[in-house]
Amino acid sequence: MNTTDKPLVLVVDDEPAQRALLSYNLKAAGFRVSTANDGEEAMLAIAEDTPDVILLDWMLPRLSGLEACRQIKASAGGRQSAVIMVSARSEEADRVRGLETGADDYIVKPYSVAELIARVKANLRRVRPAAAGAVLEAGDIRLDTESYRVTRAGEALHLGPTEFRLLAALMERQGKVWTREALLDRVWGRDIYIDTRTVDVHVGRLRKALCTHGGADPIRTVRGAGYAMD
Amino acid sequence: MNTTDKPLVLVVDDEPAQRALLSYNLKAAGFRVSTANDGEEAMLAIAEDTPDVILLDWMLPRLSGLEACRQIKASAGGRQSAVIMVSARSEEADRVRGLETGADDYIVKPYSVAELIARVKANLRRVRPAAAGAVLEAGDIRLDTESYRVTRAGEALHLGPTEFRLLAALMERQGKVWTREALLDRVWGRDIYIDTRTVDVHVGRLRKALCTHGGADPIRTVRGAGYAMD
DNA sequence: GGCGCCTGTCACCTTACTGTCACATCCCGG
DNA sequence: CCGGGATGTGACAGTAAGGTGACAGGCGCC
Repeated sequence: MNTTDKPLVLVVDDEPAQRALLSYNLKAAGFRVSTANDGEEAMLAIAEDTPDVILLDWMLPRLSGLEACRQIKASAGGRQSAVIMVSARSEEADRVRGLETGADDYIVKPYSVAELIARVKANLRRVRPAAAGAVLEAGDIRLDTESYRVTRAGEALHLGPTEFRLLAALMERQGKVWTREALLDRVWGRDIYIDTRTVDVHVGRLRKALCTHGGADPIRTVRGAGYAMD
Repeated sequence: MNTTDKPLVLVVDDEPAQRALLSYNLKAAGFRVSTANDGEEAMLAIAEDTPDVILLDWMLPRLSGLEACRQIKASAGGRQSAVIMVSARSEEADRVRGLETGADDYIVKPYSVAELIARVKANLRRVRPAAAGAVLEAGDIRLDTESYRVTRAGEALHLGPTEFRLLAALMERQGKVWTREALLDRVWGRDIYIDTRTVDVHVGRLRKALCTHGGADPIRTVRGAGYAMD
């Protein structure tokens, strides 16, 4: 899963015009976009940087959309992405086959751009709750992923980028314990190799920041396991 | 799938030096390691004790890495392992072919040891999530493996890591009598050398913790056999 | 170039946890 | 009622895990 702030959408379509159109609209909606011509290129793109959402055209050369979907869902990275099949066929049978293959959603041409964006966001929320521009809340702490603002009991807090993403991760799954390794993956990124103790340091900094205006420490340390937010 | 605490990594490489190097580093990182010379030995090793992660060299005698990967993924045990292809070839095409064959990840020589370990851990997390069932219940005791929380009659209890795992083991199979040896295996790990009396001590501590807010002792001592939870 | 902010690492400290021992207690066969 | 093996448990020292201040490098911004 990519860990930058903007969600990444992969567009898989063999028509350049269609790719350009989708790219333009998705970028305008604040997403990063990568493109692929066919199923094989798609697998490459996924290995390169795992997208959050994949828009997959039904009709593809070489590797059909259906088969591409199966492979994506069978791969390590692709399993973490939401796959939306895009098709001109409106038949129910195809829809069923698409979903059976592991597609998460289905959208039929012709569609409005608004509908497309809405679908992407909906799936994004499911796959990566914090990235969809949601406001996360936990107790008296509010974190707005769109405006990058964090408040506690109404008081604004200043966090660095890393602390921000760390807090977002913790709040995304309240109560759940994150191991240091999982946090490194989620906050720092999959291909970054960093000492796990660094997580401790950042948790410490985050704690200090969260308590600047008083209030109890909201982060729970689980000895031998990791950290959790309550 | 093996069930001890230490994950098992199978290294498949025809160069003894390479095997030794990988083994050393993986063991240093806390993994158990088995090795295989080629694809056929790999299949044997998998039948012996299913590894959690398989490091598969691209170039192998007799059975190419690609073909070996296909066979592994087609076998009963191998399907449960994450396969990481290790290759000197950096060509994109190979990467695709590797992933198409069912490899879960791909790493290209030369790679740093840190990267290798990180990859192994990342795949391990995916293959073997901490625990299957999130919440265990027995009587008025609740144990949540995701949030690492234990409550009795609603009251939160504080347990150390070992006590937590011990309780989880007992609750996982209510009524079953665990021998001290089995508990040592399950809670402490397979090849850990510890006095069996230590189990008694921890059971005692666990009992005390479970009864802090009153309530009957839920752990039954079976004289001459071990312990069980009712 | 100077400055300040953010980051990752390290070293040191504190604390909780752990494994073992010694001794008390219990259970059961004889 | 007794002896011996099995279990309960308080004490204790060693250790591993986590908290934290310090520091140097990187980076963007004046």
